[in-house]
Amino acid sequence: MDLNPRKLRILRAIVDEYILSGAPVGSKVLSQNPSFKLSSATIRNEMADLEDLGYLEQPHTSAGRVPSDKAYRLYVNNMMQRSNLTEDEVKVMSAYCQNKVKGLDAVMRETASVLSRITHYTALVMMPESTTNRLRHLQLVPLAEGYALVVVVTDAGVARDSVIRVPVEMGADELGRLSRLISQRYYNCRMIEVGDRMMKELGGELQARGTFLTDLVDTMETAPGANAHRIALSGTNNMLDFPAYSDIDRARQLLAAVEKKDSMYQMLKNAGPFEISFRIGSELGQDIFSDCSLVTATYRIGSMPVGTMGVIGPTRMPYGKVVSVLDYMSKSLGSILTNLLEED
Amino acid sequence: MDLNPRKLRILRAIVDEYILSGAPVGSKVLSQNPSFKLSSATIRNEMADLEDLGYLEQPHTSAGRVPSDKAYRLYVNNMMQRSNLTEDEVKVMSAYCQNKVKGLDAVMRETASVLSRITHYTALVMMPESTTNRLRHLQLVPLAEGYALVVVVTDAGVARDSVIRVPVEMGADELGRLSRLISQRYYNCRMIEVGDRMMKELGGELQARGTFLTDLVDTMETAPGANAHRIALSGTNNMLDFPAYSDIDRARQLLAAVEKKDSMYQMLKNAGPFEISFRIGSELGQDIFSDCSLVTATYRIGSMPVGTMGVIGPTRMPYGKVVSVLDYMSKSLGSILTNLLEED
DNA sequence: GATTAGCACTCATGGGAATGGAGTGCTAAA
DNA sequence: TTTAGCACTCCATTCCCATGAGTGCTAATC
Repeated sequence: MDLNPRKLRILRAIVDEYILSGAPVGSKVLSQNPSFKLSSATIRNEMADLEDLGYLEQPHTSAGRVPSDKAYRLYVNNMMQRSNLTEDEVKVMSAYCQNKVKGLDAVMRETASVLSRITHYTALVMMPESTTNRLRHLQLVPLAEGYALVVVVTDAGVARDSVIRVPVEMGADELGRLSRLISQRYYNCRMIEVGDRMMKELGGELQARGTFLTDLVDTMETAPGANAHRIALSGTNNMLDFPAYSDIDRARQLLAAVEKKDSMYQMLKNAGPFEISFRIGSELGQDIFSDCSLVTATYRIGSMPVGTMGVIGPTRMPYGKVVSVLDYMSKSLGSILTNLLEED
Repeated sequence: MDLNPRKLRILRAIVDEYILSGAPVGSKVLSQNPSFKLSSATIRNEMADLEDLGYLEQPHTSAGRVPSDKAYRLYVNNMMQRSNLTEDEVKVMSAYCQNKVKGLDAVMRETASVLSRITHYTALVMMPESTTNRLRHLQLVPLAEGYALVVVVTDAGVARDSVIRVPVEMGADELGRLSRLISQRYYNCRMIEVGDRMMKELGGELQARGTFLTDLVDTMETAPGANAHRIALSGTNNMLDFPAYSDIDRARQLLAAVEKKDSMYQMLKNAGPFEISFRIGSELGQDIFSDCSLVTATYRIGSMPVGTMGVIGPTRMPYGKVVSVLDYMSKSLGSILTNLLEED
């Protein structure tokens, strides 16, 4: 008893049907499908076999069958075909971010938003990161006396949002001078090296400035990391649409889990550098997500993979459609970022 | 038949009890309260009167009474007393944002987060805004060729995240020079005037730069506005805890409404410049919020009100507690911002 | 040997009917 | 003016039963 072609065809029909209807699939509806010239009894026998093999499950004795995670895995590996995008979808996706140039944050947020609106699921977009980040520009912006905003521009994006203390006697002019100095001297330097070099080469000059230099170096080193751990999240509410979560308690747990950005980041990260990757139900390794799948795509700056975006939905999501959307969006984001940051 | 003292006492007891239990309050539990030396029958009569006067409602004939919006309004105006904060609460609130200096965004997000964690409701914090914003510093940070990040620092905070196109021939040096020029010449200028003056005074010099100057001015003028329209939102999930929203459909609608930041911004804005303000149920003017109240507090930089923070919860929230928390947090945020940005 | 018709069986679902209980309004007595 | 008492209302819960979809198994058929 192995997976002969007929079993495969039946399994595929069950998955397709279940994704469409959401209700357990019985032998009768399949036998009515004209592409099968089999009676319901025959199909029942095959279904019983498929259940023994672990591809199908029965919610209860007198219900139809539901695909197992194993079945979905087989489906996405061997049976699924990408579906074509509708004109409307392409319109929405190609229109986004075209009108204005925006900051990195805004681009990420918009990407997530479009992704969730089109799929009707929850979208995650990881900030771009790169182990070979290089410095493009450093700017110290004076705030109140004794404080400055540190703006670090790397070839993978802008890392901001860090305020550090500066010696009171350093005015706007001095901060400007220092910004120019560092930007010029360390232009195109790898971010992981910049800190060490600055400590060595500028240590003397800035010795009198107390902890200022170390603070600055710390900020520069952690900034890209902090950036990396950030993800844009959109459409969490869509989780509530899954019939499986009509139970309010489960729904709340799920929402809470999704909003833990750290663990979501890990999930994206774990997907690996594949063009498209699937993690189905139990493969996600978290009980609360046992009815969910995560489909991810890698996006690139130039030809270098720098980040991952993904969609979380019910295991019975229309994978073909989701893959097409992710494929389109990851390329789209890639080209936006490449334009925004490309080496001159 | 008017609101004699006894009616007031009964009404207050009903509101307190209902806020505590969430279940309609019957005459019997009140008569068992030793502070009333009245039989349940007497209380029933008074309750019937209070219902005629519009202060109480009955879900159905044989249920207890529930306070109406009118009753809550009377309660917060005349009967409520602030409750003391627990040691734990004070510890959490005083610890937040103490350890590190952070950017404005981070401070706002943390404030919202603390607020929602302590109240267990949904917290909204408006970015600081001021009609008398003054320029502190402008910095153009070179990105890829032809693009620059505009960083505007005002006395009310940092407005960032805007990228503009710049003429390709303007290099990092030229951008730095221009930044210094503008920062010096327009230091402490009102933001609403800066644009006009720049157009007049720099128009000649930058005539050859195409739309660069207008783009820059646009960005500077809209930046504080865009900033103003931004709010930090936290704890939206807490909405799902309200028993009133155990219906998944309503819950979804509510979540969707809360995440429309524009309309949330308007709601905060409408609260006016009062120290503490309440908007109860129907007073919010949106059907979906008919079971919710919004309590807001104004926060200040120095002595000038610059923003509003608020908490959305069920109309039966413990107003006394919420007011105490908002009061504490608004002062706390005010002093953080004042320190961060105070005039030297 | 593979397929199918037929049948008994299981079990989730949904619609009453019965029950219990909380709370009310009203009346008459204190 | 207050209260005890009582009839009444209506929600919530439980139980029961009919329904129907779908199954597994067996025996007949191709």
